[in-house]
Amino acid sequence: MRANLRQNEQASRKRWTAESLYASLMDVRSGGDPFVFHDGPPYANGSIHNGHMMNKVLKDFVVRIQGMEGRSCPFVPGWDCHGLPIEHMVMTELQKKGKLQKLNDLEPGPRSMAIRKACATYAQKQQKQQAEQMQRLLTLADYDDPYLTMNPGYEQAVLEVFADLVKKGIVFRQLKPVHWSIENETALAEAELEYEDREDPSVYVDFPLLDAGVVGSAFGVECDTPPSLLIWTTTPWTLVANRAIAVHERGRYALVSSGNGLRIIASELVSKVAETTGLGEHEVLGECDGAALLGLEYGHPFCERTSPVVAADYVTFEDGTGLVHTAPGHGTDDYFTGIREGLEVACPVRGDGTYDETVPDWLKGLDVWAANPVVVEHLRGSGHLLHHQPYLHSYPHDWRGGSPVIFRSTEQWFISVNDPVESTGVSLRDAAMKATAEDIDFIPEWGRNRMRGMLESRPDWCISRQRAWGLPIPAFVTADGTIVLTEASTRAVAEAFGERGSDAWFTETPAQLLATWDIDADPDAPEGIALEDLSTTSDIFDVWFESGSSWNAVMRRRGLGYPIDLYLEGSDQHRGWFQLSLLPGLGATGCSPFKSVITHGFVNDRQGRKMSKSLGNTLNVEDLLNDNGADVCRWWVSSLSYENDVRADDEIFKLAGESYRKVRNTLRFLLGNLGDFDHDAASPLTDLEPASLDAWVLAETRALQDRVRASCLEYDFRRAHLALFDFCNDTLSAVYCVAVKDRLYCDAPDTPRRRRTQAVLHAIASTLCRLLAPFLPHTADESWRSLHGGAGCVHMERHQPLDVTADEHWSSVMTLRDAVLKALEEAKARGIENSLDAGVVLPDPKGRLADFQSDLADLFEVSRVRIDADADTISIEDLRDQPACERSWRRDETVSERENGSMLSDRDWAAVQTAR
RNA sequence: GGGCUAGUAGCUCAGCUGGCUAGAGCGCACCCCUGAUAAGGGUGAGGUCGGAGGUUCGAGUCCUCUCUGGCCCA
Repeated sequence: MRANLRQNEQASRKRWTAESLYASLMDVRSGGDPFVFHDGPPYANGSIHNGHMMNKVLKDFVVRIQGMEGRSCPFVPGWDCHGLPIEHMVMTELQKKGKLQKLNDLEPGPRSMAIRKACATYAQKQQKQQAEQMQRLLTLADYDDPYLTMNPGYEQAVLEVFADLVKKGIVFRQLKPVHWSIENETALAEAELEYEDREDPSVYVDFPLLDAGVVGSAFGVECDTPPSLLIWTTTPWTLVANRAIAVHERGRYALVSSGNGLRIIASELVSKVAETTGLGEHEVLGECDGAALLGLEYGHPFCERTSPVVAADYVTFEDGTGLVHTAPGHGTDDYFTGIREGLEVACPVRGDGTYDETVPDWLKGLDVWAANPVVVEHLRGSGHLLHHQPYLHSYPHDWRGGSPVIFRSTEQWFISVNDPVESTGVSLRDAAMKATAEDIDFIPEWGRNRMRGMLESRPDWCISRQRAWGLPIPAFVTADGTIVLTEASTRAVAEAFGERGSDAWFTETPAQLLATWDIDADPDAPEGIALEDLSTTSDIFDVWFESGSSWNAVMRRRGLGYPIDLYLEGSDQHRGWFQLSLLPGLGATGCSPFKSVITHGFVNDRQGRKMSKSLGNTLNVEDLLNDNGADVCRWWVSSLSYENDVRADDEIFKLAGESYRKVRNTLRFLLGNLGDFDHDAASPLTDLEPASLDAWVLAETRALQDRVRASCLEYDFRRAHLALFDFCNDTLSAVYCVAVKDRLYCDAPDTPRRRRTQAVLHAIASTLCRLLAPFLPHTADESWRSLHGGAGCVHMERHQPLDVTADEHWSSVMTLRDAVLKALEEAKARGIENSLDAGVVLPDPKGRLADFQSDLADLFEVSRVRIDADADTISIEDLRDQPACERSWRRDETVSERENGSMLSDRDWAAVQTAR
């Protein structure tokens, strides 16, 4: 049976669109108890992949389940539109088309605008494509009015959150090293780097310690002169910014004596260093742990200052000397060490790559690359250079110009996680630790621990980026370099952006941008500044700050509710969207933006390995949809233990398809036997005999209903899936449908027994459609419409609890059925291969079977059942010598030759006559 | 290297606080049906619970180590 989902699903989609299903549903549920659900924005780039599919389908389950429960659950789909990947993609395109030079010739303002325009167009196109793909998955959401982080209203709301944080006193500026292109005088992101081989001077440099006595006692030896710390570096130009030397606390260090002095080297590197540097005859005088060196003071070889020995766990003993030159202004590791140790983040290098005024005279104004040999010669002259040789290594270069980049610290914007938030006196970190401990539910529970681990150790949040494609940080600068950014000025810019979009930052004057700012009334404004003196600065926000403000930009702005009941994303978002929504939410509103988070794992290949192009194990969502149909893909998602990583390949989707077809086929049986049934004219199912098969199956349906609804509300979709499948596969297909076939096909059409069973089939089918609707929106709706004369829509329905009582002894009857089937199987050895050739004799010591008698032959699919109070085992009678009804194939006692010459049972003879 | 997480029949998964011969569905094998038919039904065979130690009267279930994946960092 082919469902032909590919075409039929599109027909369903068209119908739903024509009926404005989303809007109609929201309308009809508007009075319901709200379930506040919020979509995390995928990045608007590229086709959706399996992870998106799983995520979007899981979310759709929630939306539809809540709707079916009568709750109001608006769902606004969103997209993350700003950021480097898009800008990078656009720039690469421009480069390919040869338009880059023309772009670079523009002034900064028009240049940014040109890039932004191209990025916006690109993002829009990507968003449209992804939205179409998501709709092919039959997801129900407000696709007519999605949220895009690049929309003016959204941008305004992000700045409002930022203004709140400024107000709370946790936004600050600080130096931080970034990859810096001297050629283009701009910061570069990792994606904008190209690694190429480069030759640099490799130098071994002595940093003389100050106090011989302290050093000696660390090594347990007598020292006359203070030894030196020997470091190795390939960037001599950074030595002027040295503020510490790092050692590994648990590493062993040796005090080495040689012809040209006394120095400290990591024990296991002594011989290697001696060989490389030509140290010659040397002797290890003593050893100690790195921990013993901590806090020792040394003097800089050519600057007037002393610095400490500090610990760092990134110190290795593979290269160098085991003692690491640390310049917090010129390296990320160095920076964090510096922050931790309270060192100065010194950066004496200007944007053009030359030294500023803070360096010794002989370096001032020198280009850092030109400085390398000068520094080497200076060290040689002062006797601090142990060794010098060229060194070839892989080094980052500007992807556009191809010139080598440097690490250079620049002023960046941060959100503090340690400083107390003004209104509460509690730091963001402490507030987040409290919220994750007490206020937020995690599914699965280990997410709590994982997120708390990250919060505990995270540094301040650097929110500034030096790019064009993003939301500008609304900071202004005066002629003398004073930065102007207050709560009120931020709100003024927010208002401008809300009206004119953030492009205004590049096209308008500060006076226009700040039109609604009353400087005089702003107590935070710096003294004596005037709007005319201001110019804009050029940093943009980290895109995470934008998406991390969506609770405000979407949910509060649209009046959809806050805090939000549920966030549902991949487990990578513990560090991403969850955490970076929590921090601004806590800072701005004092409470967590979400009450619970559900995470799902990643989609890996059959072997559990990450999907990658190079391994050739990727799956394309469009192909999956074309080959299997959306309902099958959704059925697969519903079958997953999504809290862990899941595995997928074509074969697994084929299996999901087979399971789906079983369900579909069962529905088809139900519908196919209702062709001559008029539901509206039928009498209601009120007084079913509890011992009847019909009562049994309805009670099973009722149990299914309870189980599926409960599982769905616990987000245990897999359990619901299994219950639904088992019900279709076992309860209906293997038991009930087989048992009632005879009456459906052979009873006269209008007999009460047949009509009652049809009424039951109808009740089952409509219940099943509603239960399946969240998972199989197309199949369920198609069936629903078939049940209702081609009209209506299951997705507008709500669950209707079934009311039925079944005999309490049904479970033992079913156990008896298993035993009978076993006995029938054994009877095959005696030649009774077809169960209709058999009669069954049942022992009934407790006298309970009489009530069930009328349905037992159907239930076992045999010709006769006799209850024998005296029997002690089930026995199978061979009826092959008894006449068989040629209409129903049964060999019951009533079969005889009728007046028209046919062999028929009484029931069938009566039915044949009615038909005339 | 660190944090979190997973590894039970060919496949997808159950197995709660340790306790009868480790379960289910699919698939597979064999059989039945041919009025759900590119359908339906029945029976059955499959596992040293990733590996190695240990605790215990007893471990898939607890502890230690280890291997192979995954996510996030460094």
